[in-house]
Amino acid sequence: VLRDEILDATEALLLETGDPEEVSIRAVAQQVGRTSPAIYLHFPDKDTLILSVCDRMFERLAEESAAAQLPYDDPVDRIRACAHAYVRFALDHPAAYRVLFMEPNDWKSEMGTMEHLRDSVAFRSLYDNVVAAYEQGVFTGPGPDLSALVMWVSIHGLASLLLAKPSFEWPPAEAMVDLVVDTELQGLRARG
Amino acid sequence: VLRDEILDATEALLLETGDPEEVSIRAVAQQVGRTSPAIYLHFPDKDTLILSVCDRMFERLAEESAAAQLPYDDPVDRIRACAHAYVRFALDHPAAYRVLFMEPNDWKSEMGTMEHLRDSVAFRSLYDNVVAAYEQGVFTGPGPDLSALVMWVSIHGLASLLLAKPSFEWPPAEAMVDLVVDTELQGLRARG
DNA sequence: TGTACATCAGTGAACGCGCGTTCACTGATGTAC
DNA sequence: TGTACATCAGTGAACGCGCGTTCACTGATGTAC
Repeated sequence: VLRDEILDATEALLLETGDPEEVSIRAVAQQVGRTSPAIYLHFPDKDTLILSVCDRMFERLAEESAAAQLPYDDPVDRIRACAHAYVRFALDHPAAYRVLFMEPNDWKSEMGTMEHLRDSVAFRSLYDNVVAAYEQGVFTGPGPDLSALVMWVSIHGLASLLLAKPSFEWPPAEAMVDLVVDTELQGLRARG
Repeated sequence: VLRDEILDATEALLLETGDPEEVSIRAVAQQVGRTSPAIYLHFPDKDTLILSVCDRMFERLAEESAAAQLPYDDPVDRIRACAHAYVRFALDHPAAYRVLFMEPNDWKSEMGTMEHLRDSVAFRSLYDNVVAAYEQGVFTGPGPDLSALVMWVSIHGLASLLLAKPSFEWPPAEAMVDLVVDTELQGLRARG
């Protein structure tokens, strides 16, 4: 029960600071109203604590992404919904996104190969839709693997730049998502 | 003269660690064979030192990008060359790239609006080529501003994911650049 | 019901560490007369 | 040529700080007889 409070507190602090280095065990302890050694009753060290928080966040991203595309049937619509959910997640949980995708960590380390990436829940939903689009003959291009990868790359590019350059006068985020996704879709769509 | 040595040393350490927080004044001093207070004879504080290094790196990126497109005339070729140079820079100077584009800093703070972004040398070369492509009628789409922005977003997405997930079994970087750029170009190219 | 003991979450003080920065200083070099 | 002084890059020691982590401990709770 305290374990969950610690996770919540760490997540909150991570959201505030945006950097695991700036989240101290002492601060976490204070947030849950205990002393710092009490944390070690529940987590062996700081790294494990941060990693556990990241795991939770990763699952939440997957859930939100899945929920977003639920209303749609058309794979292209679902891809679009996916992209919006993804960027919204990044903007809502900037620190989380940074830790998960902008720092050189290999936790979520099962992410070594394309097969592993496909198995990661957050990517899977995008991937499945790209496959579906290919099966319906909507896409022509380098195949589902590479196409999904390229889409992810683009959407990540947007999400990460929005976070890294917050003082740039961006067009509305949703418009940017549409722009990026549309360009990407246009590039993959079958001609004629 | 020592000033430059300090900048070089800081840049080297930044390249090793990839994180300004992990580059200590003491380490810089050791690298140039002085004691740590000696650094303060040349820079008022650590932030200024790091910022100065970033400025130098930014200029170098601009130079490399300009040099890369020199051999080409066709704007599309130049865009491609630009993209390759950009990603190569990121891979060659991962720490530099991270500091410049993956951390929420607003140094290079003149980057508030689209006009300012256009003035930043590194982006300008990409932008000019996109404008040229529009003028030649090669592109149809949301206009030079947004198109250049979207291209940058995509290429940055690739560069930053390559850095953030180095243990993923990526296709060769150059192939990925071509893939991303081609998809993007395809999405912008005029039909018919 | 009462006593003895085990369990266990949590405490408080301390550890060693590396950090950015400050401060009084040294010692070589250059200049004025 | 010799002396007095200013300049100034660099030193060495110390400052206060926050960190992750360890350690011996306390005190409440539960169990066995």
